[in-house]
Amino acid sequence: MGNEKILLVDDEPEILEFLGYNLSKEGYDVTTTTSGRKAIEIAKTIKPDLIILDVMMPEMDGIEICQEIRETDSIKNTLIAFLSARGEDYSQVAGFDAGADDYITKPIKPRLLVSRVKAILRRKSGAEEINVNEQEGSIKIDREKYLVYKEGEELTFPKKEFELLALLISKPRKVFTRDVILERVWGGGVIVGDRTIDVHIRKLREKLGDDCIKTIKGVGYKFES
Amino acid sequence: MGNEKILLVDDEPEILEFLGYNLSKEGYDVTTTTSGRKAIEIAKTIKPDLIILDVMMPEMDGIEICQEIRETDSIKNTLIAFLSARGEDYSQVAGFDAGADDYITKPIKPRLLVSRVKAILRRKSGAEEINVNEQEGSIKIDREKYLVYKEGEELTFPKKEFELLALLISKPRKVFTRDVILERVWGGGVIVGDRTIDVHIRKLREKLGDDCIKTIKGVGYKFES
DNA sequence: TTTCTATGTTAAGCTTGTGTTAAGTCTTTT
DNA sequence: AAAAGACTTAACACAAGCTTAACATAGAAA
Repeated sequence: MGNEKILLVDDEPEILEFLGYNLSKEGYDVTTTTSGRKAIEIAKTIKPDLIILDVMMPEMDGIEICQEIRETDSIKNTLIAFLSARGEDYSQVAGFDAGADDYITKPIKPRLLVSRVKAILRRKSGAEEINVNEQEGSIKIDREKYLVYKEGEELTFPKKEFELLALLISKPRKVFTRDVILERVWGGGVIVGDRTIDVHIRKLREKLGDDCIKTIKGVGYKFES
Repeated sequence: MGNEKILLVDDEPEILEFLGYNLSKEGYDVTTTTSGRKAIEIAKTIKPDLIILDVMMPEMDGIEICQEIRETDSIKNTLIAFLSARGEDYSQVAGFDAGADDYITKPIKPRLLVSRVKAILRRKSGAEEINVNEQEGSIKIDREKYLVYKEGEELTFPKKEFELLALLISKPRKVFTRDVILERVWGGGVIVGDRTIDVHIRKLREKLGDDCIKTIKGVGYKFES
């Protein structure tokens, strides 16, 4: 998987360039557009991780775009941050009501912008993905150190086992289907045999105890503490 | 379950009172303290959903508190928002680096504050809220966890039974014909015998009580709470 | 009432998904 | 190059869950 993708939407090209420059420098994949209407089409195509919208734009403003994105299935969960001139408190409220995830005020300082973007993206991965150490029960993981803790004891897991456990533990009790597991742990186009997942599940159970991963036949697996 | 809990930390009692008043009015459970050091102890005790920290405080400032929270297992995933006077951009950067989830600038306008807090909390619960339990009566289902709740008790159902129940419960009191059930639960081209649906209905009745699914002879079945 | 039909009930059989083990391939380390 | 570790595959076992068959019952129609 490539870098995280950011779509910038603002009617002023200089601002696009300024923001774009600073974000690409940080390794993000940046796409820009000056047209609010096009923004939605582009978003549907490139599926960005984050969309940064200027609130004030001619034709279609950020709030309208935001609302439309929130109503478009394929991209409704994309993170959205607004840009606005300082003091436009009215639009800030409206923005959050429209479903914004964050709010950035102009004038923009590069370091601040980058910190903020990182924070926003970190939230996303926190919510729905594998992130740093996750709580729950006596089994914990620390993604940074790549360690699994079982009742305080530190264990080192091979990559696939770790990623699989991390995925399951990222949302305890949620059922993950084999499809999803394959996609998230093995990655998109990989083709592996039927038993591959089972075998890894088995190894996890061997190490963590049989009760911590439950099978829902015909559906998938879930982690339980 | 109770309301969402917010812990406010600021050295100025007037601000605590002002924020506390506005947030309790919205139905949040608010706890306040003027001591940064105490804040962490309190957080460990009450496990708030969100902690709002003033950046500038004597003794122990918001950033230090934030760092310590992020290093304390039992509360490390708590949402944290910072309060700061406008223009303290340095601390804003430092705040995000320390692991803040949001940043609120003074002076604070009540409506804005509330919008913002809602947005922060929505993020957290966002993912869980989406398809959590579908409503109705003492029997609920949670598709994500693949669980059925009967008077609070958690039950695990086999796939077909679950899907059948989910279908019926998706529109309580609506009658679903056998044709529709076959198509929605078994899928298009599948051919199964006459008694298959009955048997599954029977199993549901066995587990949930006879009264919850009603037969309309010659028509179909419906769920009633 | 009798008859007919749709559904209820039960248990047995079959199917398919998953568990399990071990061996094989690929990778990394030394 | 050898050794160790990680991942995948193959083969078989097993059982939960699904379906079926056979018979029972109830309600509607004749």
